Amino acid sequence: MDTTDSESASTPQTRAGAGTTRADRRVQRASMADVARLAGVSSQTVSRVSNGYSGVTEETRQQVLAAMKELGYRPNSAARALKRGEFRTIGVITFSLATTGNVRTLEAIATSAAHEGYAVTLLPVAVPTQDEVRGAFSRLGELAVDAVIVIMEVHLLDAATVSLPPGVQVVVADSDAGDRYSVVDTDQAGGTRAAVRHLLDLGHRTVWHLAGPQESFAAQRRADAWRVTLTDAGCAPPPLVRGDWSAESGYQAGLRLADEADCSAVFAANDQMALGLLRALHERGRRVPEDVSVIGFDDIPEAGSFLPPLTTVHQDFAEVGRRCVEGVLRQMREDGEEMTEPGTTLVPTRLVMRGSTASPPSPSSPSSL
Amino acid sequence: MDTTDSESASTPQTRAGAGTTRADRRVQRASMADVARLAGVSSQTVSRVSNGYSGVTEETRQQVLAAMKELGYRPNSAARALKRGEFRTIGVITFSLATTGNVRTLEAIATSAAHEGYAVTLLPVAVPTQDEVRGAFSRLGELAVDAVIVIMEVHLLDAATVSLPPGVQVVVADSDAGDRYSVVDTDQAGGTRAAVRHLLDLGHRTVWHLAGPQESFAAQRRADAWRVTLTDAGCAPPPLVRGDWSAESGYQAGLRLADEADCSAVFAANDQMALGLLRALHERGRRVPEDVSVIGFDDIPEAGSFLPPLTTVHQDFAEVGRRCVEGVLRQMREDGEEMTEPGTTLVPTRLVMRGSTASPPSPSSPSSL
DNA sequence: GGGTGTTATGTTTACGTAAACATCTGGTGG
DNA sequence: CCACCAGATGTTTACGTAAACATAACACCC
Repeated sequence: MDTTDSESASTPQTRAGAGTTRADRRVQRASMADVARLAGVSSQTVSRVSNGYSGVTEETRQQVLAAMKELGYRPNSAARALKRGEFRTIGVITFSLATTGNVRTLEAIATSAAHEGYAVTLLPVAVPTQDEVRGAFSRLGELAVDAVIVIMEVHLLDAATVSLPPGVQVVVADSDAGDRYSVVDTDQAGGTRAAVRHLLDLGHRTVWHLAGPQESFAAQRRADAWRVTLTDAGCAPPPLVRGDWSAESGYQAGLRLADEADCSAVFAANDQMALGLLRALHERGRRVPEDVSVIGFDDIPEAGSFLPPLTTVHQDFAEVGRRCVEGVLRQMREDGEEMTEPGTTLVPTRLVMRGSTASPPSPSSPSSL
Repeated sequence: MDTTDSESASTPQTRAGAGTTRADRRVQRASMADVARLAGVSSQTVSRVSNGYSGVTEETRQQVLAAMKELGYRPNSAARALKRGEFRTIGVITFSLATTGNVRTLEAIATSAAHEGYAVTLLPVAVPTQDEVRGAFSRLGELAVDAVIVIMEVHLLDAATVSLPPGVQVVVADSDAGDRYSVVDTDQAGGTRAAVRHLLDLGHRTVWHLAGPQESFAAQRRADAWRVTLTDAGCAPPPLVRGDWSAESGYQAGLRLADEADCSAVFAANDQMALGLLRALHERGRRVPEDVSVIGFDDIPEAGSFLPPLTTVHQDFAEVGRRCVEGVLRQMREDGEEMTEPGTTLVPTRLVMRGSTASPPSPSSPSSL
């Protein structure tokens, strides 16, 4: 059925005759010229077929497609990128993939990007020193990337004096803005407010906060929102307790909190710390949720299997990733023309009720049944 | 101090005079020609400086460097890739970043690759259907990638008839071999053996196994090793219980196991399921480790904060990632020449003792103190 | 029946880099 | 003093693709 008279002479060797001292890469891939030769057309026609342009007879098209198939032709993306001036690739720069949030965001970014025909190149920066960031960014400069999404604290970026290569758009996820870049972030304040109010509504006199590390803007904003919500409700915020996001730090903090007699409700800034907290409270004989209510942030997949199952603030990382990609692509299209200014996009959260929160023990309120 | 008489005429516009209908990308990056013009040398000399070749006077070199700096020159990686025939990029194809193992492996791959001057491009395949794999791979075909590392079950690869573009090396992580590709994997059998023996040494009569999903080779191998170890020790393997890696499935399985009177020790195929298992046992009033010992696999960071802290088999994902990169790079260097055949590299594990294992309750053995 | 489109296809050229080859300089030795 | 060499630098060319510009073939209309 094929119209091609295949099996013909032309093997996929470009310019075989010229006695050039070819680098010994034996696996020479077929180029457009090879396909063109086999199909008996010009390479431009192959290009047209390859890019799905109109203006090619169906018959010719079929011949070209057959030739492509026979030679196993794949467009050379380097040449394509060179010609088009774009790589169809988005770079993602991040400190670590150790946190759930970063990973989920990255995954969503990769998926969305793939959906838009973009590849994602990963630029991990192991140690969050300024120099490392500089390194990653200068590497990005010569990297095949049209845009960059940054998942990390932007003040480290600000500190790094590396200018991104011009023409590369940047969107920052999960961090403070800076007025220089667009930001997509979870609605930290909203989520925090929901969590704290939930505890107050249950009758708790006040809510303690197990915060994330000082350097983290997310932690900062959660702590701020916690304080504001309490103040607005007329409650005095107890002293802040800090962890470093890890379960172990939550455990350490929990040992201290367990000794606070008036501590009946704790809002942990993430689920891992909440896990450690649960362990500490358990060890100290304080029952959750009967004696102490605990609420987390993130809603990691395991949260429902904690002892007890953790009430927590669900973050929609997938949405964050999606909007990041959307953001950079939009910026790329707009390019120079009156740049939409760097606003911040907030992705809403949702409070997930599970078993770690309840009304406080009797003395304070025998209210709810 | 600079030898350059900067501020001169040449703005970074390539071939400004030629009235070509330039695509309106205003952010024209400086090319070698621009640098050459400013430095008053040929572009070839710029190339030599850029690549650190010898045969350039120190004086000339400094001039070129100054010009580069002034123009903010960055080599165009597309052109470079086109010329050199390699992208210095490794593609990573994976189903999901939902599991700790994949993520940690990926992270290590990215780090190692960066260390070797390679970038990492992410190719996530959301749904593990055959078609999806085919999609990812055909995309990879035209992607700017010199090698591919696959983190997934290879039988799906085998099933997919997509031939990778020739010249692309493949290493498979965390999966079954196939004799076609090199494999780097955790020593599943060794880890399992250590775990099961540990429980037997504690005096347990036998060990139950909460296995991972059937499709997973890792799960399969852990289950196999579990069975063999028991048999070798003269124990009758109890019926296999299956989960799907998730904590929730571990919980479900745990509810069933809690009712098995003679179940005093469980080896869970990963930590998440162990977590669910712990919850189920707790709910059913079976104390861990007093009544039932539980051991996991992976050693996720949270494992130490479970209730009780989980004894588990530590996997060195970082090492797996490192060896994957090492593997593809080695293959690339060897290229055609007598290809080292696809062997399997095993990364050793380590048993981490924590609080979830102990000697069985009195009736069976009053042995250890 | 010769303009005038319109459509299918071929030819030229440029993208930015770097290998291969050419040239040019200054020095060395017979 | 010139042939010769080595090192520094310039010139040409090719990598594979696709835009821009030909050209060729054919249909249509007055």
